[in-house]
Amino acid sequence: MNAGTFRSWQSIQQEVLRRIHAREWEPGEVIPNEADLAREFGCARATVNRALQALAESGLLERRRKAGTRVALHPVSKATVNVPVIRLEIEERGRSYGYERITRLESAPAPLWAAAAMGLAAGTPLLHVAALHTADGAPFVHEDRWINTDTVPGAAQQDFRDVSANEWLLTNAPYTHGDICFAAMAADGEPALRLDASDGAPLFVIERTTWDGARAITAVRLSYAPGHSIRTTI
Amino acid sequence: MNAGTFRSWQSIQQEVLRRIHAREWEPGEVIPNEADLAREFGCARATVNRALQALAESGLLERRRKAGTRVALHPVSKATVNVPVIRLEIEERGRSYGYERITRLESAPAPLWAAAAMGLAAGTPLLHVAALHTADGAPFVHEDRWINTDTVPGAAQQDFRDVSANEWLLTNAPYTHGDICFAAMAADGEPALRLDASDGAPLFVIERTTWDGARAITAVRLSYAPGHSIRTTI
DNA sequence: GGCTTTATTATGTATATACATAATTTTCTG
DNA sequence: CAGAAAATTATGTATATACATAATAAAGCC
Repeated sequence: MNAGTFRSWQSIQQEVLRRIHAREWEPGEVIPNEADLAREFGCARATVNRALQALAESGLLERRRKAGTRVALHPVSKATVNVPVIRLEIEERGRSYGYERITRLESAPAPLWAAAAMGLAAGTPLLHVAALHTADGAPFVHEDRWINTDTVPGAAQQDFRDVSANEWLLTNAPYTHGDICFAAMAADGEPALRLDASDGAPLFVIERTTWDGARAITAVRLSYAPGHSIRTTI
Repeated sequence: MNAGTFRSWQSIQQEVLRRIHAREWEPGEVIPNEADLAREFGCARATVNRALQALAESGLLERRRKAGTRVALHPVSKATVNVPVIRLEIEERGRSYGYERITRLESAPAPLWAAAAMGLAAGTPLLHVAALHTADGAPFVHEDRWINTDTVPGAAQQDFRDVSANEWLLTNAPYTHGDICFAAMAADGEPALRLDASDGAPLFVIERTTWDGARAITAVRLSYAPGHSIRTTI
């Protein structure tokens, strides 16, 4: 591999990837330092740095000052799952989106899972909204949402009849961070009914809590219709 | 916000994040260009560039040459799920890891799901390994693996009695990319038995296929014990 | 007006240089 | 020889400059 072949940090990233895959650099092994690689590739150190940083971020390399850069021993593959607004999730599949609010309760005692997720005492009164999102008329996902009106006072004025809480909150209650949990649960009660799922059928469930600093905004359990799965690449 | 407060691209990233969360820059809105921001923050354009690029990669900003940088209209939250070696996944939880190979078949007809995932005809003969990983002696995950020995000839010599296929492949068959799928499935047959799950119990399942270029290496279905979930932050 | 060509502009990236920072290795000291 | 201090080293980052690239806006032309 002669110098001069590489004219962007991406091409250097490619070459480093190739060497890792081809086992020219084995897992756990320290690779040459940036200055040496820069010389070999015929580019500036900053360019090598950019390439190696990107690979470190993706978990393939481990870097420490002075100690150098080594190929990760157990390359933790990071699967990036996109969690879009439900409407877009459906529309992107080329299906027509439908929304139906089921119930809205000004003040209902939070169930254990929601209270725990939001760091509140079980039974704390919260705004509760249940809704169904459909794709081409068929049930797609059941939304079981609990909103902390102390954090988002504006939500109390919304009836969520036309705009889903999912979408309204994203636009009106920006969050600083959130927790997300993927699980499998048995269909039961209201969600089972709305999703046309027989009792006990395995459902793919996403539980998400969003925060504005230290204050919980909302906790939601999204129960997807039977057969739903999420795909991505690593 | 005076100039000079920012002395690293991360601190600029923080400030940009703050403005997005505080709605000083609204979703869909074009933000000032790099040169202006650099002037405002009292730093070089390259520094602003690094900050904005990182935010674009995380999906919060959308950038196009000449058109400028805008706050993403529907900030697709990207949840990054770490998919480590199972042994490490267990050990990181402070539990003791155990492994037991159940069966190994030199040449078995690939089931539909595995064949489809690997782009092969259903029934193509593949090396099949079934195994159970345990945490503190309790069943943790059932591994149902299909290996293409055309792509990984070395696998034919392995009995996978002491080292799991999960771990052996990661060390001996580097992959260029992979597909991953998270789903909920009803417990059934062998996995149900090994996981002490009653028939029909909802199980969290990960299906993964890895590739070396255009050649499929392996397809695996990991059925986790009842109650398992994966968590991350957004 | 509608089409093509030409600026213009914002981002993308490379480079040389300089200094900061963290970790290791060596040297010094009691 | 143990422990502290100093030197070394690799990565982390900032900066000014330069040019590349893509997308848009403007100008020119029929």
